[in-house]
Amino acid sequence: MDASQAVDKLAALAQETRLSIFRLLVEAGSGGMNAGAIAEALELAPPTLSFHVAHLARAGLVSSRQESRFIFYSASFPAMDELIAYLTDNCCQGGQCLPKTAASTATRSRRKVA
Amino acid sequence: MDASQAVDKLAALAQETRLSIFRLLVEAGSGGMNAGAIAEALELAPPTLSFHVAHLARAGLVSSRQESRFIFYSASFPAMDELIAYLTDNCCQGGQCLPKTAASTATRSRRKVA
DNA sequence: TCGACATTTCAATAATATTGGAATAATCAT
DNA sequence: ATGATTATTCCAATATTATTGAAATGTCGA
Repeated sequence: MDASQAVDKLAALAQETRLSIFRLLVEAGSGGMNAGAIAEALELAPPTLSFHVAHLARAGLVSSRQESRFIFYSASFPAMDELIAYLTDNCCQGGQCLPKTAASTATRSRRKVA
Repeated sequence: MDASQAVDKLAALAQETRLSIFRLLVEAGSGGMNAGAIAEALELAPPTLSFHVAHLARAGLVSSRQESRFIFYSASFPAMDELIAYLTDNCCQGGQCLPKTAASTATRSRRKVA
C-alpha cells in the first residue's frame, strides 16, 4: 500500500460518523449489516448513511453484497490489516514505537518483503 | 483513548502533507527536525508547514522543543502506538484481522486491561 | 540596542466535506 | 400491474479545511 491509499483509508476513518459505522460493522462480523439497520442503530438519515458507507467503500474498507431488497455492508478486515501494517512500517520506526512484545513478532512478520 | 481522540489523530494523518511530515519526523528519530528543515525537505511554504505541524501537535502526534532560535519537532511514538492499539482493539475484531503471528502476541498484549 | 533569522499569526480566498429533503431506482409481495 | 419497502442519487445549504502572502512575534549574536 502506498501513501496515497493510506491517506484515503485514514481519511475514511477520520470522521466520527464513519468511524462509528466501521466499528459497528466490525462488531457485526463477516455477515455485516444492511443499510437500514446501520442507519437505525446510529440514528442517521438514509442519505447521510449512504454518503458515508460509499466513502468507506471507495477507500476499500467495506464491501457490499445485495441480498433480495437489502444491501449488506461488511468490514473488510484484510484492508484494515494493510492499513495497520502501513502505519507500523512507515510511521512507527519500523515497529519500534510498539510495546516490546509486539515489536518482536507482530511487526517483523508483516514488514514488506523487499 | 476514546473515539474522538482517535478521530483527531486519524484526521491529522489523513492528509498528504501531514503524513509526509510525520513520516519524515519518524525517520528523523527522537532528535526531530526544526521547522525550516522540514519545510525545505518537503518544499513547503513556512506558513503551510506551521499550519500542518500545529495540526499534528494538537492531535498529540508530535512534540516540540525550542533550541536557540530553532523549534524542533519530533514524532511522539507513544501517541502513535496508542492509535495503533485503538485500531487493533476497536476496528479489527480485537486483532483477528491481523496475521496469525501478530494476533497471538502483539494485540493480546495491548488489549485494554478491563 | 540593533539587525538578522526562524517561526507563527492573521486575513483572504479557494477547495472540499457534511447534511437532509425530495426525487429516483430496484426488489419483492399480492 | 400496483403498492410497500429498501436504498441510492440529486441537489442546495452550511460548515470545515487548506493555501497563500503579508505582517507580527520572538530569539539570538554582534
